[in-house]
Amino acid sequence: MWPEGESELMPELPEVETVRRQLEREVVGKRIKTVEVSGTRTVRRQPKKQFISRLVDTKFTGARRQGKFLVLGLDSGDLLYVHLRMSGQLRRQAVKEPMEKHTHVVITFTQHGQLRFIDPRTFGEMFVTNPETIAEDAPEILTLGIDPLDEPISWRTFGQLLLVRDTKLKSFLTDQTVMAGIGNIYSDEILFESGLMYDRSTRSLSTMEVRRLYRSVVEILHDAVKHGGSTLDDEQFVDLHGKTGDYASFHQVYNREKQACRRCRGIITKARFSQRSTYFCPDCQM
DNA sequence: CGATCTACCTGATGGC
DNA sequence: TGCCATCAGGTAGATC
Repeated sequence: MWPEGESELMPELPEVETVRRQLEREVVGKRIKTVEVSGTRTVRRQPKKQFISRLVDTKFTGARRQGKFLVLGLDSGDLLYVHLRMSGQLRRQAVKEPMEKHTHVVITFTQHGQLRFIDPRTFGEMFVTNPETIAEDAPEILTLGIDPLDEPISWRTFGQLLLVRDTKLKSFLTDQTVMAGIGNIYSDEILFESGLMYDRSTRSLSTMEVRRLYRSVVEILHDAVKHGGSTLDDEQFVDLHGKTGDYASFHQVYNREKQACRRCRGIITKARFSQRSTYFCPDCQM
């Protein structure tokens, strides 16, 4: 019998990249006719009216990703930033489809439907900025670290990053100013894959361990993207079309407390680290 | 500099 | 059955 599923959501790089690829196909080239915003949480960095007026009558020109941020280019030169945080979803839906509960932003195109932002916990956000004002509008964008999938680096460069910080490996992996895109799920999976404990010091790694850690970062994220990201038991993460991702079935440790390690048959253990759940195999990781 | 804690928020779940 | 407490976690900001 499987243990009860805990509620998990949290889009990280693979889930955001999954949505980005779909936005490229489904949204780029479309012109915005109207924008509706409800509540005060999703659009909170700028007045709603400004957010809306900068979107209406523009056309989407591209879909990029910076860490966990989605960046939709507009033909006005502005950029629409979206962060899904814990429970945000972007959905492409027909005008006639019923509004789901917690739909906070609805972008209606001149033709063919709507792009909707749904977010029960309202941690997610959207804002419109541009390259000239981004430093004041969203300073955290400028401090994002390298994107481990978009900007491959050598393991030696990765080793330099490890030495710059004096912290524990899990804190290092989830620090968005070092590498952008890794959160609680994928840091645990990466650490298992590389055979390293989450609380090892960044400065304690041997050359071989540095290489193994970097290889695992790239490999795990790449595989997760290939499988459309992770959807856990409560099916919180869905893509632009409402479909779940497959990658959770490949998880080696995350959400597998008290289950057998798939590598050594030891027992997966759950610990508390930085106020968060951390899963690891005490026999495979050191 | 790093570590730790809190706030933000809803929904699911467990105990009584 | 219902009520309350707890937990889930990305990130900013405060504090040590």
